Amino acid sequence: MLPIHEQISEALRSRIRSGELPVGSRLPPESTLMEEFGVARGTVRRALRTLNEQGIVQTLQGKGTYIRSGRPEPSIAQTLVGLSESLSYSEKSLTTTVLTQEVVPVSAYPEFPTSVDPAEKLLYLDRIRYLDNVPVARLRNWVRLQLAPGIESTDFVTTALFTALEACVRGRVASGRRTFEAVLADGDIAESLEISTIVPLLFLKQVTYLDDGDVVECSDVWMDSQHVTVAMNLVR
Amino acid sequence: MLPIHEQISEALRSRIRSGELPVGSRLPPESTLMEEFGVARGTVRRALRTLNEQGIVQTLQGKGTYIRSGRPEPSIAQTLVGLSESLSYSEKSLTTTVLTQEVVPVSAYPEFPTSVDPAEKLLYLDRIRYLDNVPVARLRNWVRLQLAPGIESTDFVTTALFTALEACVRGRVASGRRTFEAVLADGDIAESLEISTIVPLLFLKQVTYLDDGDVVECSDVWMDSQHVTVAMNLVR
DNA sequence: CAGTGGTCTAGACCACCGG
DNA sequence: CGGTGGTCTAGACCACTGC
Repeated sequence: MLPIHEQISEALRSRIRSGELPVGSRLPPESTLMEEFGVARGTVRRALRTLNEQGIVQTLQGKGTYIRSGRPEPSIAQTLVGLSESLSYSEKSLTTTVLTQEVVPVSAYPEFPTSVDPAEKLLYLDRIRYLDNVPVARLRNWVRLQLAPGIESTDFVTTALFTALEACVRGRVASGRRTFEAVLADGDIAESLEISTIVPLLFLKQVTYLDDGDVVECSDVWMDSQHVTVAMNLVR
Repeated sequence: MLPIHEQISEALRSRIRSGELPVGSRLPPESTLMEEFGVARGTVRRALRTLNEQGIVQTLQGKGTYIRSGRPEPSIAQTLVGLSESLSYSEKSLTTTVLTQEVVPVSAYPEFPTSVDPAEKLLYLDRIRYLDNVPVARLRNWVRLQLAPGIESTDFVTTALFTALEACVRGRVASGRRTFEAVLADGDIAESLEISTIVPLLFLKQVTYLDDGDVVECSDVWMDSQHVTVAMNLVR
């Protein structure tokens, strides 16, 4: 049983998908939606907030709520997905090499959030991603085995980390936080991406949370922005 | 006169910045904040929603609202805001130097989307942004004067481009698309940011759209990621 | 169990938009 | 001006958390 506001936002999404509410047109005003769904205004507004956050509609004060045009292009930076999930929208072939896959103590990754018991074990993954056999990204991941038991025996050549995570984790993979920096490659990274150490790289640092707020995974990713573009769609 | 919920979120941000509410600690429960600020619960929740969206706190059902780790980084990447709008959440002072402000033909910026009449005029802006007098970003913007008449006479030392845009534009500033790359600074950029040409920079390219889909502005921004971090919050 | 946030109601007043 | 969304109140009940 979903909350009422989610049922309403899904009902409206469905009408938009079907074309019953065409792109560019105005949604019924909140007062009408209140009557139609038999709810209070706050509930209608909660549903419209979701659609605004998803970029499906746009609400303008004094005017109304309008259906936005077109599907936004896939972008790495919008929702929490793994790198392979976002790269797979391109037409190029995606392959992975696993350099290291081993169980290590939490202390092996000093930046892991301090709230974690130092006696816990992590799965450490070190991989290279190729697009059409050109190396484009070096990925290092640390996963808490306590929260994703069994993930250490996954074959990461054929399975994406995110897929494995969602299969092994008890709760739900819910949110994340990414930061971007520009860095120069050190020798090891440069060699694996087949570039020189004076090529600037996009460096992405990520922390992934379960729905209860527990940190389940940390990543360091270096990307060659000559080959991989980080793009995002924004709404006002 | 700001809405009450914004005053509350700013008050809480200020307490977090000052260290009165330390990182990792729990905010007072909503009931306490209601009493303290003398408002209804909905208003407190509206303020906390803003802080969650900005990545400053994280709210967990049944547990409370917690202050997230790390300095409150400008979350430049979540919604469409100008650079100053995102940087102004940090505790540092933000200043701007205008290097160039002039009206140029569309042909001056060859990358401007092709749909624009080449006879149109653009406002060309070239600026440097400082945080606590340290140069952190170099910004070049091209704005279609036809869509934002009068913007060319704005004083951009005191006014942010986004503020001026929203004041001059007929429609609404509605959406945008940003891409990130890592680049090395060329001589001019390096000099303005007081760095050497082998320091890697985050290079942000942006196109801004009005609600009717017209391109109103293009930007090229170089940021020194040693001083400005691009952070974003993601949901599954 | 008490405390917390998530949802929902039924009102109110205001600011903005268009004709 | 009427219609729209933005803000705000004062309640209510529920689900989840931790003890």
